[in-house]
Amino acid sequence: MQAPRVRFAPAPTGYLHVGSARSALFNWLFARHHGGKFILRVEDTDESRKSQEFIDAVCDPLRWLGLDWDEGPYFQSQRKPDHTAAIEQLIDDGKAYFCDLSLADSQRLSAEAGLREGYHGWSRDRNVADGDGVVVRFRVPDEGSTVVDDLIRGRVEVAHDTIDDFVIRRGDGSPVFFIANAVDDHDMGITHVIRGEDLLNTTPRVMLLWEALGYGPVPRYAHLPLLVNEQRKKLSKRRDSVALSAFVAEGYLPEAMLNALALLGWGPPDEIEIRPTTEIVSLFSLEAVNKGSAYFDLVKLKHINNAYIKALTPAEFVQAAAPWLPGHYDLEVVEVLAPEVQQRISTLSEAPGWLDWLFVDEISEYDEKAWAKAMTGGRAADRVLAELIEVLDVDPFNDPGLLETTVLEVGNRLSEEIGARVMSQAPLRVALTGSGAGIPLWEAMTHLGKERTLSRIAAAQRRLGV
RNA sequence: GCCCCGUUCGUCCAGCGGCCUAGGACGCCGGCCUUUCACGCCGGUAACACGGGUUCGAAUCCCGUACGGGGUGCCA
Repeated sequence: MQAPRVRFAPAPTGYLHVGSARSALFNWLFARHHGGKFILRVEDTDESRKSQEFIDAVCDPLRWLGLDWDEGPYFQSQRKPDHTAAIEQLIDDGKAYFCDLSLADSQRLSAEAGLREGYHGWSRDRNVADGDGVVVRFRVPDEGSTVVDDLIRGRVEVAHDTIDDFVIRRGDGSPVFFIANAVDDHDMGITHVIRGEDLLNTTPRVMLLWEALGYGPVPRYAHLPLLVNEQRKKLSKRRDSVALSAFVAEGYLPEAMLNALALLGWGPPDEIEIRPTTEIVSLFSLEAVNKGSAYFDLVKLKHINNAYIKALTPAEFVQAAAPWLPGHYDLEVVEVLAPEVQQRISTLSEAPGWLDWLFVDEISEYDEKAWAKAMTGGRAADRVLAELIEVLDVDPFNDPGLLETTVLEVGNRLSEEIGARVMSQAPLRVALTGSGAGIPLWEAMTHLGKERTLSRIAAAQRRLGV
């Protein structure tokens, strides 16, 4: 294949949607796989939003994902003269015409003519003069059909009599995206148009314009299955939390996000799902993309993110998690304990939840269920605490193995004395962390220090009412 | 209404006429490991929407039905 040129052409809506990100990704994968070019083009045809803020809202998430573009961003709004010229060419060639009818006019005419609802070329021969509020419509051929030879869907044929003469220039003179699309794709030498299935219906219109403008062979088209929500509806901003920035903020790793997104609508032939981006690039193929829509499952995303987090070295983890760690945390301690945290979190934002007890002066809140189980309802918890406060008064307080055996011995000794199993770790954990679950204590205790360890046991004794 | 697209375990993916008594992953359930929670390991659960046809043979091809989705005259 000749080096392809593909483009990602988002509307500047002020954020990047996961569905859009997936489209961008598939374009990028295709370009990288074939050694082609990936072009970014912002489709701001209505000229209302092209502030830096809107541009960043699209570019930043793409950069974060690692989807580097080779050209652009181009702005459709800046190409308006070319679009206008194309519209004029079509008018001159008799392939487009002016129309000044309102929707109500059109509906009335359809009703009077006994035709289905829709615009039936009413102004084709009315010789309407151009003017304020007058639109330009494309004259769709009455006969025949247009065939989209889709790389994913195969042959899709749409009869021309189901396509009404559509508007290509608004009443205010601005070009509509169909025409901008055709002109830009042509001028930019786009060879493959890869986008969501929601645009499949508009493709014949763009193809018709392409042909009318004498552009020659159309690009290859590939319409990706839609990403849907639990209700199987197209993901929407209002209903679903879909901004990529939200995933960034929660602490998903870009490689994990990319990996997860690549698995929606596509799967590697060898069934190995979690793998480096370079492998995804080399295995990717548009022909292997499926047709059915996909639900973006957060649970699986978390699993994938956890896998990537676990694969980080401690130093890498600290660096990645730093934005979510309060400033008073000792990052050297975090790095030592990193592996224990990494295996327990699925997003980086969860990291403080496992570490916070290490960096506060005292426990202000205890998990009541854990307290009830280990303390109030724990066997001989009062005696365990009393013994621990004695035996843990050791120097130096820096040997995890020694701390472990020391603590467990307390439980074992009391077990023998009482004749029933006494757990010493459970009360200690609750006393130190306020929780019944957490990372292993021994190493962490050496960083908590003897002083805080003993004072927390004492605090627990007071709370127990001993 | 009309046009277009789709339909394999709850979810994502594999399967592109015989290798399928349908495979992998997530989830879920059970077990092992473990004096916490996890990780890890082992096992289990669960699907070809339905009906015709083509064929020696269909999850794979064709037709229809059902269901779902997308589009539908100045959003992109």
